[in-house]
Amino acid sequence: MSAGIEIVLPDGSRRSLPAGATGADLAADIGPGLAKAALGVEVGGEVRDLSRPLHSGETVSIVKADSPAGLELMRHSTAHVMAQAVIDLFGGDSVRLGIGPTIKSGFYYDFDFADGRRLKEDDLQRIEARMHEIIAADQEFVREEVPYERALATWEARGDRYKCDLIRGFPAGETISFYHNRARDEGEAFVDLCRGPHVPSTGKLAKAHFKLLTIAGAYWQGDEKNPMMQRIYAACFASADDLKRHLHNLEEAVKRDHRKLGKQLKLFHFSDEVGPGLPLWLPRGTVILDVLREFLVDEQRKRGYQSVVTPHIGRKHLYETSGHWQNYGDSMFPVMGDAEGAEFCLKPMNCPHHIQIYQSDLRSYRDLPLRLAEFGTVYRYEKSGELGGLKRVRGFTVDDAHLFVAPEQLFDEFVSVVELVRFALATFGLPVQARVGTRGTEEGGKFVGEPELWERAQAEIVRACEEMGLAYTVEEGEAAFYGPKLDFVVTDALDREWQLGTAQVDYNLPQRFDLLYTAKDGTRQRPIMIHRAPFGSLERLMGVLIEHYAGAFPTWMAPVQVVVAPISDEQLDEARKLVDRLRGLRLRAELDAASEPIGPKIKRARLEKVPYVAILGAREIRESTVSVRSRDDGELGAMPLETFLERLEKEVVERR
RNA sequence: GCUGCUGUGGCUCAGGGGUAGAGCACGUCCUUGGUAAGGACGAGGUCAUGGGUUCGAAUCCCAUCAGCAGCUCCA
Repeated sequence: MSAGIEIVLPDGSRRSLPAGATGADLAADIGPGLAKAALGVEVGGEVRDLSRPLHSGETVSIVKADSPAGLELMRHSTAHVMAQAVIDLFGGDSVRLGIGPTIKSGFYYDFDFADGRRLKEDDLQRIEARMHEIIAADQEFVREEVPYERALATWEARGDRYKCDLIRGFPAGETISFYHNRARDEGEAFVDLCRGPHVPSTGKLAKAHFKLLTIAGAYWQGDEKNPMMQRIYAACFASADDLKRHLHNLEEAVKRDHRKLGKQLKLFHFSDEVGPGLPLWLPRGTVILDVLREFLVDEQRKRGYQSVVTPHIGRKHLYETSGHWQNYGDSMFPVMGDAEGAEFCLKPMNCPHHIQIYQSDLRSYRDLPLRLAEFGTVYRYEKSGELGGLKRVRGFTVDDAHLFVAPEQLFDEFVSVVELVRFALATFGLPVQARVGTRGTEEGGKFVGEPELWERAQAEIVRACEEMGLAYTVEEGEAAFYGPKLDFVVTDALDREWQLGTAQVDYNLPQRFDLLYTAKDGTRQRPIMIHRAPFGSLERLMGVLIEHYAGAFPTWMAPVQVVVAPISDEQLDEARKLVDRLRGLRLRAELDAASEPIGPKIKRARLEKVPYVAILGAREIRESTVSVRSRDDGELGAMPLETFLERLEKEVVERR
C-alpha cells in the first residue's frame, strides 16, 4: 500500500489508487459511466489528458463534454481530426499545417498547400465525411514529449515552415509535445505539434456535433507580411441541439442583416456611381437619423453643450499640426490642390476644426468647460476589403464633441461624458461593455506626447469607470495615438460585438496647437481635451440598430408610425383628414389609398414593419373611432380616436 | 490591400454558345372589399464594364469595377 496514491475529489472525498494511476483509472474507479464519458481531467485549474499519471494529494475533477473545459477539449480534438482528414484527402506531402485553435462556437484550422491547391466549398463535405470515418475508427490520441532539436527536425523534414516558426518561437525550457493519432490496426495516422490536451481517442468525438462552415484566407500569425493560408471554420458543440441552435442563429443573423433590411425597408442605398462605402440615405432612413440627432442634441443641450458647424475640408497643414497626417495619412483621401497651389484634405476627424473654434477667441477659466458638439461628417479611405454595409464606410457622420477643460474639471467632465454615453446607448436597450485602451509600447504602438501625461490620463479614465460602477476591461496598446480611450462596445441581439461610443482624454492636441486659457490668478494655462462620441458613427449605429430591432423600430423611431387604411374608397376623405391630424401632432402618418381590400393593405404595412395600422370604415366614422392593429400586439379593435392618439404620444415621449 | 466566392429588370431569383424568364413591386382598367396578397391587361433588362475566343457570347477565357466571407487595419 505504500506505493499507492491518494486523490482528492472536488467534493472533498478521497480515493486511493495504485501508484502510476491515470485520470482514466480514476474515472474507471468511480464508475463505468464516468469512464465512458470522461474526456480529460482538471488538476489545479489545468486540464490534462486522461492518460497522464496522477500524483498523490492532487485535487482532480473528471472533465466531461457538459463542462466548458470538456467542450474546449472536444473542439480542439475535432480540429485535429479535421487536419488529419485534409491530409488524408489531399496528400500529406503537400499539406502544411498552421494552427488549429478553438473559438467561441467551434474551431478552425489553417492550411497551406505546397501544390497550390485551393479549397472549394464542395471539399468541405468530403472533409466532413472523412472526419466521420476517422471518428468511427476510434484512433488513439497519444502524447509524446519531444526534445527541441528533434521537434524542429521533424517539421523541417516535412517542409512545414509554419510549425518550425512555432517551435522557434517557444520560450526556452518550454515542453514541446506531439500528439500522435494511432489507428487501432494500421499504426500512426497523423501527428501534430500540439500543447494538448486531447480526448483519449477519436471515438470520444462521436458526440461532437460539428459542421464545416466556410473557407477563408488568413495571414500566417496574423501578419499581413506573411503568406496567406486557407482557413476552414467549423461550428462544434456537445449536442445536436446546441449545434442546431447555433446554425439557426446564423440564419437569423442573415434575416436581420441590415444590408438586406435596409433595401427591403428603403432606408439607404449604395450606388456604384457615387462610390464604395458612401451610403445614400433614403427618406425613410433619414427619418431615423433625424430622430437620433434630435434625441442627442436635446440631451446635450441639457448638459451644457453648444452646437457648432464646420466645413468638410481643411488645409493639409492643419492635419500636420494635429499629427493625423503623419499617423493616418495612408487612410486619408488624397490631398486636393486648388488653382493657387494650396493643399486641402477631406477631414478625417473633427477635432482640428473644433480646436480652431477654441482658438477663435481668447479663453479664460470662465469659459471652461467649453463643450463644442457637431454631427460632423468625416471621410476616411478605408481599404477596399474592409468596407461592409453601414458598419464600415468611407464617409460617415460622427456625433462628435470636444470638451476643453481645466485640469481640475477633467474628472467630473469625464464622468458626465460616461454617464451620457451610457444613457444614450441604454435608450436602445443595448447592454454596454466598456474597454479602456492604453498606450502602445515604444516600438510597436503609435503615440505622441509624454508618457507621464498618458499615465495621468489612463488613471483618470479608470477612476471614472470605478466611480460610475462601470465594468471595464483593459486593452493594452489599443489607445488612439494622441491619448488613451474608453470605448463602449455593445452586444447585439445575436451576441455579436460592435464598438460604438468612445470617450478619450487628450493632453497632446492642446500642446500641439498651443491651446491656452487665462486662469483665475492671471497665468496662462493649458486646457485638456476630451473627445467623445456616444454613438460613434451614426452609420454604424444604424446598422447595429436595424439588426437589433430586426427592422421593427420602436414607435418613437419608426420612419412611418401609422398607416391609415380606409376600408373602401368611400372613406378616403376621412382617412386623409386623419392623416393630416396625425401629422399636425408631429406623428409620422401615411395614407394607403390603394383600391384594394383591407387585407392587402395590412399585409403591406406589416412588411414595412409599421407599428400601427389605423383602419377606417363606415362604422368607425359613424362612431368616431378607429380600428387599430398593432405590429407587436396584433388586432386591438375599435377605440376612440383620442385613446389611440394618447397611446401614440405616450410611446413617443417614453421613447418606446 | 490580401485569399476565395459572386454579379441576369426596382427587389428576390431561375436559366444558360444560336439574338432573355418567373414571382413581387410598378402603371392602367375592373372590383368597393372588414384585419397577412381580389382580377385583367401593360410597361420595364444591350444579362456589372472592357477586351478576347467563336460563324455566333448573357453563357467560355482574361482584365477592371462592385458586393460577400475571412485576414489585416480602424484616429
